[in-house]
Amino acid sequence: MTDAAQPQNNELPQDENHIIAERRAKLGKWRESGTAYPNDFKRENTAGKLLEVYGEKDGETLEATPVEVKVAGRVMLKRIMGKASFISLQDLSGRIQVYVAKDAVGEDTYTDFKHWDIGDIVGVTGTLFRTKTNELTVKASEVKLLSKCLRPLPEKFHGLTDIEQRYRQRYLDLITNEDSRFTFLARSRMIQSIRNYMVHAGFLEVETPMMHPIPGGASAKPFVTHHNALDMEMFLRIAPELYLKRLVVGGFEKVFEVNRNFRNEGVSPRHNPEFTMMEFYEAYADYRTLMDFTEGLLRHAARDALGTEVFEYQGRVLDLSKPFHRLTIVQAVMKHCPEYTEAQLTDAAWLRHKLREMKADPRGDMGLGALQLMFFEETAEAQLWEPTFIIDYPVEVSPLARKSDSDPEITERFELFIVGREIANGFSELNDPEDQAERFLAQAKAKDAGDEEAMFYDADYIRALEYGLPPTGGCGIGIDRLVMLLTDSPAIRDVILFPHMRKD
RNA sequence: GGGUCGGUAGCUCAGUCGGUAGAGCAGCGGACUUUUAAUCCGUUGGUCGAGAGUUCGAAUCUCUCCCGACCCA
Repeated sequence: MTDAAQPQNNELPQDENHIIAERRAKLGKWRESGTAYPNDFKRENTAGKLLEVYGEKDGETLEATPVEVKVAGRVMLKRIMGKASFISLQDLSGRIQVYVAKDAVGEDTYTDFKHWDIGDIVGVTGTLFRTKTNELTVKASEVKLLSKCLRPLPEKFHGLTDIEQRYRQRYLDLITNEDSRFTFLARSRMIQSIRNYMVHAGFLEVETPMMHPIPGGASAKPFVTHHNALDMEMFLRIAPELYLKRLVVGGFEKVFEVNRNFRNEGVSPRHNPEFTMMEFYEAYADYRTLMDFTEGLLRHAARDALGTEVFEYQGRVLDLSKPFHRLTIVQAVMKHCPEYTEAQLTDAAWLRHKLREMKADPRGDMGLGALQLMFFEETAEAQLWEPTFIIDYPVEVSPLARKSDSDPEITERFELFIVGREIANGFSELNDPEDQAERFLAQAKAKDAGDEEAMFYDADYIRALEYGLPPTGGCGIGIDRLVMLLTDSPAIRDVILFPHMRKD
């Protein structure tokens, strides 16, 4: 590591306290007595599986035909008594109680065991039985300390509630809070479900560059980095779109990619600088077929992650099983804000005036479509609780989408809103290279005029289109926001394992 | 960037009018062979986010800064 930009982080831990000192002393004794941190205990059972298989067996049955088990996990609770004790062991699958009696494990081991701490990782060999209160429990014949926990765990009853610490030390959150474990397990199941659905539908999973010489595929500020050997500026990708469409040009007719995008923006309950998108492209599809496909995909993901398509989000029912609504921008405003008339909503001057009243600050060069969209965002968007496709976006805000054959001012594009949030964005792709070149030029002009989020002119992408992109539909789905819905999480940080934080 | 709220023991939280810093859990010592947020007795532990100011005296009042949450842009 000779890089000058290497962060200096050689500080010794400064937060030792008497509890840690005590545990460190125990570790010292452990080292003296033999092999600390052994790796010869072979677990054969998990808590969840034992409870599943033997949860219904009564005490006599377990006694008549003893079940030998080997479990391992973290000590979460301990109830030490004179000559016999109980601990609760936690592994990924759940918790199981262990009964440790001096007579069974031997006096020396029992004396050591009494000084083990909550948080220690322990291996237990024994047989199953039922206690007086009928709890399935492992009666230990051997207990072995596998890994010492030097730092005290959060309080056993309340767990870790400090939201900042839960984000900064996610491992502690995961040890302590079952809700958090559920959220990330559900996230994993959901992504797996989406992959299965896509592969089953004949899509090919691909990986396109994360570092782009020209950032493209979305309107956003990129992170900039530098490639030393090539001595060139590079941008972390804001979207994979232009690369995926190059693959469709190349004959990969159905492709998808699940990966991170990076946008150089602030953090908020709904924004993290890096976030996960699933984008897919299908040759000979259009935005209408993609809407049908997306509906099916979301239902499938919900069923796999939660077991149901009907669930609650923040106290309100969300039903993905019903057909999703499809409305134009103007229709959506009129449906959710009936105080506005169609005459007003098709009057650019009226919209401009009203938006200024709302302190929305429309730019001078905005056309009717862009004004309508901005007005929609100010009024109706947040009210789209039920899944709703908003369709037919204006050309001026859709530089990569195909124009409608019936109205050259609009594109064949949709965005999907659920609980008032944008979840997906898709369109019939613009495959006319000359039209695309003009749109890029318009974007480049906007960039010159100061719009930092406007797109760059990507000459290689135009060249690719000149070889012929078949008529194609494409769509991007915000994975984090979808996980928020399925796990009833109010903030995107709750569904990202290690969200971005300032240095503390 | 602006506004509101918060940061006290390892964790969860109290802290009155400005007057020596508190509890529960965890830890340590003791009792206890069917407990389960075990119980009982005793006990250790604090840069009150950081710094400055006001004051005889600041966790408490004022200012600046740091970190976080929410709302707004």
